[in-house]
Amino acid sequence: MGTSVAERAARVDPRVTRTQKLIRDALVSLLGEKSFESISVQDIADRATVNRATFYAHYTDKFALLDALIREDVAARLAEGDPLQASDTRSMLAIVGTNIFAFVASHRKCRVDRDFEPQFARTMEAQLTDFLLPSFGHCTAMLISSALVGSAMNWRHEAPKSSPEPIVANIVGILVDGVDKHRKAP
Amino acid sequence: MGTSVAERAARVDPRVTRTQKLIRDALVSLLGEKSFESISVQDIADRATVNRATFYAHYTDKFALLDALIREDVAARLAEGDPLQASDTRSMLAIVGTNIFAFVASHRKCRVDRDFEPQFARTMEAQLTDFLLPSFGHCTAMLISSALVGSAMNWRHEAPKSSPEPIVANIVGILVDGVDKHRKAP
DNA sequence: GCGAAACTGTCGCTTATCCGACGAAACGGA
DNA sequence: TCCGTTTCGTCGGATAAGCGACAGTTTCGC
Repeated sequence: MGTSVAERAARVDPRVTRTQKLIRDALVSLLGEKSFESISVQDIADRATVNRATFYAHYTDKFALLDALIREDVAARLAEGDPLQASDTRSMLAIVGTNIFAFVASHRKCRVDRDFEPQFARTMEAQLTDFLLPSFGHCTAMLISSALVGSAMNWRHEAPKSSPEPIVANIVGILVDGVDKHRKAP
Repeated sequence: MGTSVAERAARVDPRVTRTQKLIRDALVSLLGEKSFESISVQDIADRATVNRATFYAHYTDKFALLDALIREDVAARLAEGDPLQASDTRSMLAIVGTNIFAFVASHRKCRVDRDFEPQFARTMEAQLTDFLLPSFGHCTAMLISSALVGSAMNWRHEAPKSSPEPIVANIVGILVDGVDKHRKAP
């Protein structure tokens, strides 16, 4: 029996898979050397051994590429430790928070950059919100995402060498118990 | 001004370069896991993320691929240390011999194999002979190649963990001084 | 300011790769 | 031996990638 129409449509040309991987790896490689701002599409195409026109066949510009890159990487990282299977909310958020901080830490080498950092944070936050939607309402998921990503980005700038555990534990505590329990004594 | 006919002919399509590298890397990778004999063209194509038909567009069969692979690798290795610039024959052959033994050592992980070993030795010897042709007559170059490759392959099987230096020095001594000086006392 | 150089998107045409299929050959177990 | 399976080498048609060129924009040294 031959392949069905659905199967034929679902399967992607291996050339496409390979080219996209080459382009993504190229950007990752370049981000280890230069700031995102200073990287041109030509740079990426050269590093990927791919024609510049081919780049545009896959991504509208370098920002779209960065977006896809971060989105996939953070999604993969979020799945680690099976946080959605955690017994209670506190341990689930602890795992998620640890993953976010670990993800941020793994991009420490990326130059601070006018374009990079905002997109990095925004995309990470959006992905985290999506990830939390099965467990929380939309508003709650956004709040949690903002809190975690915000503190992670702050940690990246302020004290990236300090241990993330106490910060994560603190944030999770506030989120779970409510701000009232964490209010300063009068 | 546009590119000349010669330039146009000389420059190869980047896809060709990339595909050939993928295929070669795939074989190297597979040789670290299986014997050459047990590796099919399909295996190589899969590992290289390349279609099987594409493989045949570049190499007539897996033996031709292995041949090209060894030829290039050994040629690169032979150039190390600039042996052709050495002041005297003895030091030149010492460098060449060391390179050959190092090359053999770097392929220790390759499984012993009915097909692999003979081709490995033959191709290595042919390349070495070519390499020596500017410095020696054809017959002499072949003799040196046979001696070095033969002892290297023997070393590979007998005592691959022992140091190659004394063996190389010994072979070179015999080649340079002549067998007479190395004849056993009556 | 000004001109050179680099970058950006986009286009039509060429070419290498992908795919499915084919018969032939090699191999191995019943 | 015979038959099922795998591999081989090759083919024609479909498609993604390469190429050079183009006008428009930004960048940067003078």
